Amino acid sequence: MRMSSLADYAVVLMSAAARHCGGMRCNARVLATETGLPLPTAQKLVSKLSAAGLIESVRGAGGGFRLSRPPAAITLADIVEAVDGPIEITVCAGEHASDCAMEGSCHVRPHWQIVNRTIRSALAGVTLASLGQHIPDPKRPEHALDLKKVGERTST
Amino acid sequence: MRMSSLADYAVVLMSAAARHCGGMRCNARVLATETGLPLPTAQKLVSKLSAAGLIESVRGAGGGFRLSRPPAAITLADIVEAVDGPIEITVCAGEHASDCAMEGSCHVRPHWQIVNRTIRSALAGVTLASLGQHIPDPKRPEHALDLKKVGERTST
DNA sequence: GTTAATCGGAGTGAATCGTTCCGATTACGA
DNA sequence: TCGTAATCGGAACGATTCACTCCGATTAAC
Repeated sequence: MRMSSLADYAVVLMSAAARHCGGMRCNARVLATETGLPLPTAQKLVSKLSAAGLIESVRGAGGGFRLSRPPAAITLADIVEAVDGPIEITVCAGEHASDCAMEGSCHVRPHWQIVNRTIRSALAGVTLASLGQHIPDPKRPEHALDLKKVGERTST
Repeated sequence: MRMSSLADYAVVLMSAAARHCGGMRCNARVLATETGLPLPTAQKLVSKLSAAGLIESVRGAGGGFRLSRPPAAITLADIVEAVDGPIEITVCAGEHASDCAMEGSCHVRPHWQIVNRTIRSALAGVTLASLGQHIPDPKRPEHALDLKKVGERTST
């Protein structure tokens, strides 16, 4: 029950892209430095995100990319699906018919579809814009104030 | 964004156990035949489910196992966690501190925790008892109204 | 005490994932 | 107009995890 690391990195990368180079153009090298990701990994992510239409890339010297939509219109579901493909926790959870032998008589499959839809909604409910807003760690209420200040400082 | 196949099999297995041998004792061989799973796989699942305390196994001739709790008290979250371990879509999504380099300044992590909690709730909302109830395929539009009601019911 | 059937853990093979490298494309400068 | 440099894009490699299978330990029944 874990999403791929690439998808996780992609979210961090897109978050940095939205923060660091909001409207202006930036490249994979800058974001790799910004996020601490290896440059080849950042390049691979940029490729996938570009193929999915989340960013628009410009090749050549002085090239780079920029978000194809405002941060408020890009959700975690978009990013995860761009990197990992459709969100399906099981092969039966997808909308299309599976090749399972017990196709018609399966009691579990409809429930998987509901769960799958709930998960996708949870991911679709978080936008890149909302990633900028700081959320206090519910596990440590006493540190919420300090974390807020740290969050503001590191975001610059 | 996919759960392990073992966890999927485990849900089918537990569903069959709840249906086929509700209160009485049954063994891995019967459930393997019932569900179509290979016997070694069913045995492995039984081991894990037993270790997690979801079923109580009795060894020796004439042995077998039975559910340690009523079907209404066993959720998909219990089964998935028994097989796959804690539900964490990212290494940062867990409650404990991660070894991530950008620990304190990460803007994404709190959101992952919220998403993670939502996913776990979705899995915890479906019990083995509710798996017995039939749910129409949401692919058929004429059943859409039924789906909504079912979704509300399973969320409790 | 013996037998037989079951659970439990260790070992092997395969598939996927993550990483890295190299080529294709394009804009800038001479 | 040509050469150079910097970037994206796809392909190949290695590592890790997963799924599967086999064999031994345990225990009740005869």
